[in-house]
Amino acid sequence: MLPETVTIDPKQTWPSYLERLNDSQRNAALIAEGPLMVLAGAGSGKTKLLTARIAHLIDGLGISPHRILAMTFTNKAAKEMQKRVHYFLKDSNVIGSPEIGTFHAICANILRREISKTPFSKQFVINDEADQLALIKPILKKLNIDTEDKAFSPKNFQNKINSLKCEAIEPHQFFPKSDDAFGNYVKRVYTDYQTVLFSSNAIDFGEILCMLYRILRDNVDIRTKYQTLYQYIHVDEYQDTNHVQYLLLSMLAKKEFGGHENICVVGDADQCIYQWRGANISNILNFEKDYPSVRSAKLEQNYRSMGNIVTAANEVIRNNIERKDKTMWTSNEPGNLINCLQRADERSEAETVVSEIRRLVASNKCAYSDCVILYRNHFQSRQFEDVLLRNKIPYQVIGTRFYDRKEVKDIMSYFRAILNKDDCASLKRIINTPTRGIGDTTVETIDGLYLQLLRKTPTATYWDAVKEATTTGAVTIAITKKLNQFVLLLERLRHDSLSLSLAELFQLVIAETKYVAALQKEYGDEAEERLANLEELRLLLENFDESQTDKANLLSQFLEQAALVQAESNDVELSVKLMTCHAAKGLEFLTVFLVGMEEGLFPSTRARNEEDDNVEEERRLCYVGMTRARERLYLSYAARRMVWGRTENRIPARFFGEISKKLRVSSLT
DNA sequence: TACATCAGATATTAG
DNA sequence: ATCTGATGTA
Repeated sequence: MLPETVTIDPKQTWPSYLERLNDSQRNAALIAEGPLMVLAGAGSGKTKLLTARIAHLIDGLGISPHRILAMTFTNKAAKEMQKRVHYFLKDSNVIGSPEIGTFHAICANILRREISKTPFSKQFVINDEADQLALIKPILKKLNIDTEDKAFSPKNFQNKINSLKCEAIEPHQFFPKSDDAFGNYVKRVYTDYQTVLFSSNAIDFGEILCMLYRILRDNVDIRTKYQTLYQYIHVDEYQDTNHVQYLLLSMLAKKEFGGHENICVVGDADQCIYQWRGANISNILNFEKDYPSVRSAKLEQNYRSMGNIVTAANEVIRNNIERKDKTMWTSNEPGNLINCLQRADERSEAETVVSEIRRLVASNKCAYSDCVILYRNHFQSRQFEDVLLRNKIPYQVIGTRFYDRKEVKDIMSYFRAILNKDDCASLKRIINTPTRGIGDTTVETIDGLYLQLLRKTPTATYWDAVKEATTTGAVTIAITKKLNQFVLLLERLRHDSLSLSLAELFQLVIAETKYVAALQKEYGDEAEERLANLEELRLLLENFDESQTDKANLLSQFLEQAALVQAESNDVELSVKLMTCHAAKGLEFLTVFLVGMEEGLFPSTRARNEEDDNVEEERRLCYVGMTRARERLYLSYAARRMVWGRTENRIPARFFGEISKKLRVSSLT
């Protein structure tokens, strides 16, 4: 018998999810316990590290997936992470998957589970910005606030309320100076708004986070429950967390609140692009103070991009004053120069980009799906869509809010009002859609009645007010009749909804409201496209009916995901992608076109009149855009552009000049 | 009082 | 593209 020999393998072998990491990535991924902060430059393998860490926790350490939580900012990032974790675990026989999602999706989920601690019933719905405005406007009216005055516009109140929610400040915690007229109005409007919101059995995006924070703060038992459930917490893009998100994470993780401190955050201060919604850079800067036992890792090597791209991005970001000096580096080849394009107008810009895509694909440099067109604002997609369509190139616009289309919103509002009879914003939207003889005056009467009822009983609802209007003689007999018809219609729909699939309910709503006829009457020959949108919605509903295993609360589930998740078509694999720079964060592409790079557009000058210096955030956004590229980066602008109906001369973005000449080329003229 | 229609103003970025 | 405001009509 041969003696047992020990051979030392010079290269230790790792499971697949760890083997493709470099040493510092792997070392970080192997730290399972305790607070961990990873400061990672663009393209340094941040997401790879996170997903590897999660795979290691599950497959390597045998931790139940349900114990693992990962928060992201965008749906796109959440999807990407889910995909990668799945890929790593596909061969293991682990049951279940870790909880990976956006802050809002995860928090809304928990709120549903803890419904008894909320002021809501389980039919509660999520209000978007438009709904929010619909609630705020009548309040301003009631308080006799002169909304003609630009300083007191409904939008201003909305913005202020939302930024208070980012800070987790409730109305009673807000103390404006006595000479601050706007602030004092805000306090009153915010107070009333919350009453209206809660009476509507509805929640807005900011409140999803605030309410959960308060519940965790005030209920030790619930806090303990989630601290125990989520043993391992991960936060992607930590530099973009705002204060209420910070508080939420503290509740779940921090020792002083009973947490386990198994929290892993990754981020890059240079990629902070959400200050406009309250992102607080000090969260990442203070992480070490918050968690003294923290271990940290720095990843500065960029694996993603060719050398010239890395150098150019460094040159740009270096111009930010408020910044810790650091330099990302790469050992990759220099590769192509940065291609800078000037075109006569936006049409020609789009044509150049598209023909370059064709050329690259024709010469096998890359596939359509390797190309992405990044812009500052959604509305810039139109021009490119036009040209792509004419060239029969498959493309997909990410983040076009399908659910924002008027006709889709109308039907969704019916759905919401069917599920949640107290949904003020939806009722207001559909009460005269399609027109049924209930005009603005009547709606204003009901608004007044509603706010009056609310003052007496904070649980009174808009639905109550609608019915009240018909019984108190607040409106004429003719209108009463119409209101009653509306009430009966909704009651019938609600009754029938209980026994119908979503697709059937859709058909019923369309039929009962004669919606198609109304569309055709309103838009004539141009109704086609809108009808197509409705058909797409019907298909989505049909798919949802079939795919959902949990057949209970289908309607509620559908509305929730419609509010929190983008609708995405499935032919994503072969197409050119179009998206905003914000949406591109965390993603990478072989070829990137950064378009519309003009002063005023990108960098945007939208709110650059006072204190905060937006240029630095715009520059970070530019940095994010540039560092998405692996091999080819194009920056383009139009010398003239139609802006609000008039043609304007445009100045190239300052970012061009920040890239040294030797890195730039204009191969296309 | 409500509706149709037209003209004109308005618009970041995410969930 | 969508939301206002003004206007004339039923």
